[in-house]
Amino acid sequence: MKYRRIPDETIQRLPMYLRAFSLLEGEKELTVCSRQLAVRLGLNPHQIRKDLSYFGNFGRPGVGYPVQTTARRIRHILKLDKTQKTALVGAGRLGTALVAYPGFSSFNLEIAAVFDSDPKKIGKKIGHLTIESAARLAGLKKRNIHLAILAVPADAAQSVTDKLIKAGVRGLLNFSPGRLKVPASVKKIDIDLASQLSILPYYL
Amino acid sequence: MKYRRIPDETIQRLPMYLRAFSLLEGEKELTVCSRQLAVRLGLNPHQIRKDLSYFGNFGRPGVGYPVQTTARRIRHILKLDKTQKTALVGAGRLGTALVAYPGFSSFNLEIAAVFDSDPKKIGKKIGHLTIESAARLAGLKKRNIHLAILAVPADAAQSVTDKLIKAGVRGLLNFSPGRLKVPASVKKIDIDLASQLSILPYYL
DNA sequence: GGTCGTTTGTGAATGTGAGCACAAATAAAA
DNA sequence: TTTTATTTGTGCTCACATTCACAAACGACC
Repeated sequence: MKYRRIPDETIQRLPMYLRAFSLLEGEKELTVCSRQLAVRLGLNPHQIRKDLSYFGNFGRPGVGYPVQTTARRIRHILKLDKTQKTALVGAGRLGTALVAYPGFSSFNLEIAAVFDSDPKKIGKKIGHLTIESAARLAGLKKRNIHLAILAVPADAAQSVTDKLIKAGVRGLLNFSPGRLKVPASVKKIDIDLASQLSILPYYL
Repeated sequence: MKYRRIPDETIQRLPMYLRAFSLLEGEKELTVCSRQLAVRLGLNPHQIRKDLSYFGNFGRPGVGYPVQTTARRIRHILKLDKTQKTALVGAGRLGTALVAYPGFSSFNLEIAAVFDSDPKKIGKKIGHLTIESAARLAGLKKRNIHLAILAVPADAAQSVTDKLIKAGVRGLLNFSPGRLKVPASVKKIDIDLASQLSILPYYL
C-alpha cells in the first residue's frame, strides 16, 4: 500500500467499525467479510474496504477480516489501546450526565477530572470524582490529561478554552454553541445540541 | 433564481446563520454583509451567499442582508416561526439534562413531554413536566408532537423508535449508539457521544 | 496440482460540495 | 446624470469523498 491522505470522514467512521468488531469479538467470531459488516452497519462494502485499506492490509482475500486482530489494530490507530483520560469542564446538568454516561468505557475513555468555576460546587462529588476549582486547570499536563469536554455556558466557553489550551490540552469536545477559536494544533469537535434539533422541523 | 437541489450541508448551516441574525437583531443592526457575517462565523463569505441564495434573493447588492427580514425568512424555512414541540424518551441523566437545556428556547423548540418505561419514574416531575408511561407514546399525534429525542439505553432504542414512528413522529434526534432502522420518510440525526469523543485521541 | 467460487485492495469513474471570479445591481458621490 | 465603490448572485472550476469494476489473492474441493 502506498501513502494516501486519510480523509477525516474515514477517521469518523473508525469508532463505528471498532464497535462492530468489538461486538463480533464478544460473539467469538473469527473473521468477518466486508459484505456482512456492511449489512450490520448499513453501509456500502466498498466503503468499508477502502476505509480499512488506508491503514494497510487488514483482510485476506477469499476470507475476510480477522476479528480480533482488526479490532486491536483499530484501537491502536485511534490510540484507544490505552485508557485516555479526559477532563470535564462544567459540572452542570449536562456535565453531570456525561460523567455517568456508560458509553465511554467501552472505548477506553475515562473522565478523570471535573472542574467548575462555581465556588458552591467545588469540593462536592460527582460519582467518585471531586469537583475542582477552575484555577487547577493549569495542572492538567502533569496529570497526563490532554483531552477535555467543554460543557459550560456560552459566555464562559472561550476563556475556559484558552486556559485549557494553555494547560496543554490538544483535543476538545465542545458542547457550547457559537464559534470557539482554537489554534490549528488543537483538534476541536463541536456538538451543538440546539442546532441539531432545529434542523429536524425543516424536513417535516 | 432557478431551481437547484439544496445540499444537506446548507440546511445544517442554517441554524448557525439564524443564531447570528437573531443576535444582530438584538444589537439593532439593520443590515449585515456576507463579509462581516463570515468573520463572525469563521466561514467563507462565498459560502454564506451561496447558501442563502438557494432560498431566493435575500440581500441587496451594495448593501447586504436586511437583518430582521432575513432572520424571519430563515426561521420560516426551518419552520421555527412557530413553537415546535418535541417528545423526550428516556428520563435518565442525559434526558434530564436535555429538559433543562437552555439552548432550545431561542430556536422556538420546546420539550413538551417526557416518557420513560421505568414504573418508578412515572408520575415524577422533571422541571414542570410529568414523566409519562411509554404506553402513552401512541397519543403523540393527537398532541401535535412530530419530533422526538431518543435518550434511552441502546437495547431499547429500536423498539422505542418503532413505537414513535407508529405514533406519527417524523423527526428523530438519536443519542443511542449503533444503527437505528427508520423508514426513508423519517429524518434521523445521530449524536453518538462516545464515538465523537473517541475520535480525539487519534489527533494527539 | 488445477479449477472454481469468494473476497480483498485499488485505480478509475462518478457525484457533490466548496471556492472563485465576475457580471449585475445598488447606493453614494461627483 | 455620470462615475465610483460596494456587495450580491451565480456559472465555473477544483477538490474530495463515494462508488464502481476488476485484477490479484486465497481457500476448498476434486
